[in-house]
Amino acid sequence: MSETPPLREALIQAGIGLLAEGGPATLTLRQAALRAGVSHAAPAHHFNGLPGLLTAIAARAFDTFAQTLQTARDGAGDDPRARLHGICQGYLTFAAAHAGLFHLMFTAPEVDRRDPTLEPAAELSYQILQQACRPFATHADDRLEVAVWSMVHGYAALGFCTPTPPRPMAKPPEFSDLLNELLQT
Amino acid sequence: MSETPPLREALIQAGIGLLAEGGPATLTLRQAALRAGVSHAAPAHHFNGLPGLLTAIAARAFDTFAQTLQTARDGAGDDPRARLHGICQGYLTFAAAHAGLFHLMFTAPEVDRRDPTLEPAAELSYQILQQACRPFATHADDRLEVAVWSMVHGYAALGFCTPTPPRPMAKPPEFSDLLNELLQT
DNA sequence: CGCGCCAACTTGACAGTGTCAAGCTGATCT
DNA sequence: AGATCAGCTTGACACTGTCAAGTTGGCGCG
Repeated sequence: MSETPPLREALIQAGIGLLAEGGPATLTLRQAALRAGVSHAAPAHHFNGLPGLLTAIAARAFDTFAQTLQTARDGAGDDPRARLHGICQGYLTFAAAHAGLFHLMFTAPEVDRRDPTLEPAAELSYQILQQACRPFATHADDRLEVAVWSMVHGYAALGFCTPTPPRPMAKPPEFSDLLNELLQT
Repeated sequence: MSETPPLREALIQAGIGLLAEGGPATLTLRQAALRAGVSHAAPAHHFNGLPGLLTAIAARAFDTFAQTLQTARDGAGDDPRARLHGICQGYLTFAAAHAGLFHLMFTAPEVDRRDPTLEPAAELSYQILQQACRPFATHADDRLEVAVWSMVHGYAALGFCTPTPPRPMAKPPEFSDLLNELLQT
């Protein structure tokens, strides 16, 4: 099929580096181009403007996200409950370790989240969680998956999994306790 | 005490209007100043740059957010379960109706979320949810509040409460079912 | 009363940003 | 050998936030 141009890959990597080192404010087209050693207008030939670069980075982030969930699940043994806990822990670890990418994937307004390149990895991530939830479902619909997904995402988004938790909360409860509350026993 | 200058208020209202009408990209210092009828550098005398304006808008948003939760709770009757459901529904309604403000309050990276002006209303919002959760707590710690908070916030952040839900999900489950799952009837 | 003061605001400038139009260049194909 | 064209550069433009200096109007004080 199509071979990805090297500059496109270099720009994505430069963007990821900028995001990790300097935060979202330093992730600009011109900075990425500078870091990749090309002129300031070169990125326009590989991405549809800044939103295009951000979307491409988000797609890449979803790839490693799905991979993280998968290895977290496989490293948790065979017990269904342990596997689900492992996946959630992977979710939270990823969110804490790659806050910039996490924000890009789910909440950055510049990212076009219905871009078809996002879909495969995002869909895979969802299916991993979905399958791990299936043994615990007590209803025919998908309410349990959505409950777990919402809870783990909210826990991450609200910052409970970062070293600096929000609000005047001395020590936030472990997510595993929250999950057990939902799985009832 | 201190009387808030009229221009400061006008700039906040202009910013809220810009955010609602044109999204986060159109919310700039210069546009807010233009809408308020002052020169482009006037906002600097009332806010600490653009982050200062965004933080002030977030503080205002937390005010109306706390008020929304309160009225949603009081309009749900006396049953503790109905009150908690009402609060969560208020949470989701606010997130869907004021997506821009919601994003500013919780996830916009430019907002200084440890600003002391944020604290009162944010703290009040949390206490409203905390008190409503108390009748259902089965443990001494605050795990249930955090579980509910995480779940409702994640449900909102993932977009399940908007008319256009994420992912290829035909019809997302109602949040009330998710909450009942957590409260185990 | 006059005078200074000072907060609020304006004007002007600067660096940085995304984006577009035009031009260059080197490899590929006929 | 010559045309083609994707990939990149150069240059320009409008827009952004931010700073420095100047203006103004009202207030208190000698």
